[in-house]
Amino acid sequence: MNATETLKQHKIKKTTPRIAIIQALQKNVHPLSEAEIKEMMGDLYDRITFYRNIQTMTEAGILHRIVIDNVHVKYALNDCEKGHCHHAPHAHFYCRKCGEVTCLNEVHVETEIPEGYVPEEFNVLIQGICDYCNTGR
Amino acid sequence: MNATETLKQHKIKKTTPRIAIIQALQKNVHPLSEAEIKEMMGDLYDRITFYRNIQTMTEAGILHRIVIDNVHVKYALNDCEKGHCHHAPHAHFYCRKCGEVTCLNEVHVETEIPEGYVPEEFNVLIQGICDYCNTGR
DNA sequence: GTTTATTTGCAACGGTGTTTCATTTGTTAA
DNA sequence: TTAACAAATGAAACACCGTTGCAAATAAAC
Repeated sequence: MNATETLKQHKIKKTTPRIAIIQALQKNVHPLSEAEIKEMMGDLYDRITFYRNIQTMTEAGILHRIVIDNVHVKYALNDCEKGHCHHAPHAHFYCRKCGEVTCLNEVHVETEIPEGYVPEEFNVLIQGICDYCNTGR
Repeated sequence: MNATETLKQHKIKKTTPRIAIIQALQKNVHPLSEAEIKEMMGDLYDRITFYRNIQTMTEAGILHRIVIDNVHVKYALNDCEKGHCHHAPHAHFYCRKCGEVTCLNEVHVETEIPEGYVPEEFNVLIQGICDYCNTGR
C-alpha cells in the first residue's frame, strides 16, 4: 500500500511531510532513527513538523515508536510486510553493535501482575548482537 | 544493608553523593525519577555528578535504570527487598495515571529470535493503570 | 473557487545527557 | 598520621531531544 492510501485509510490529511516520512520507512527493512529519516527527507524535513507527525501518525495507528533507551528512538510502520510487524504485539531486537532494530515475532510475556493492575500495553526489547555482526556476515 | 556497605561490597568509593542517592532509593517503595531523587538530596545534588554516579553504580551492579519512554526514566536499587527486585530479570509496570513504577516478578518472554542472533538482555515494560489509581484506593 | 479546519514552520524555551578540566576527596600504604 | 596517588566532584560549555504559541500556508469539503 502506498503512502497516500495509508493516510486516507487512517483518515488523516495527506501532506507532503507525512508522505515523505512514510516513504522513508517503506524503503527500509529496519526501523529508522529520526536522523536517518531526516537524511532521506532532505528539504522536506522540519524538526517540529516531524515530531508532531510522528505523534499524529502513532495515534492514528500508522506507525510505532521503538524506545531503545532514553536517547535512542526508532520508528517503524505498523504494516511493514517485511519482518513480522503486522501490528500484532511483537518484540524488538536491538543490536548493540550496529544499532539496527529488528521486529521479531509475536511475543508472549509471562509474569505475575498484582491484583487490581490493568495492563494496556506490553513493550519487549531484547538487546544483544545480531547475526550480521556476530558472524562478520 | 546500608549505603556504605553497599558501596564497599561493590568495590567503589564511598562518597557523599553516592550515599545520598542510595539512601533516597532505599526510603521509597517505588523507583524514583531524577527529580524525585534531587529533591531528597537537597544541597547534595549536582546534575553532572548525578549522571556519572548513576552510570558508575549501574555498571557496578548497585542499581538499574528503568526507561519508560524517551523522556521518562526511573532508578531502582537492584537489591530493594521491597517488591520483587532481587535483581533477577524482572518486568516493570508503569502506571499511566500516577506515573509510579512497580517492579514485578521474574519474567518469562517467549518469542522467536532469528538464527544467529545472540540475546544478552531482556527489557519488559508493561503500561497500564495500577490498583491504586484504578479502584480510587 | 471559496471556505474552513488542519497543518506547517518559525521563534523560543526547558529538559536530558556529555565532555573537558581544575579542584577536592577518599583510599592505600608508609 | 600523614603523604601520595587515584578517583570523584562540580563548574562551564555544549549538543540533542521534545514542546508550546502563533502567524502563514495548505488540504479537503462544499
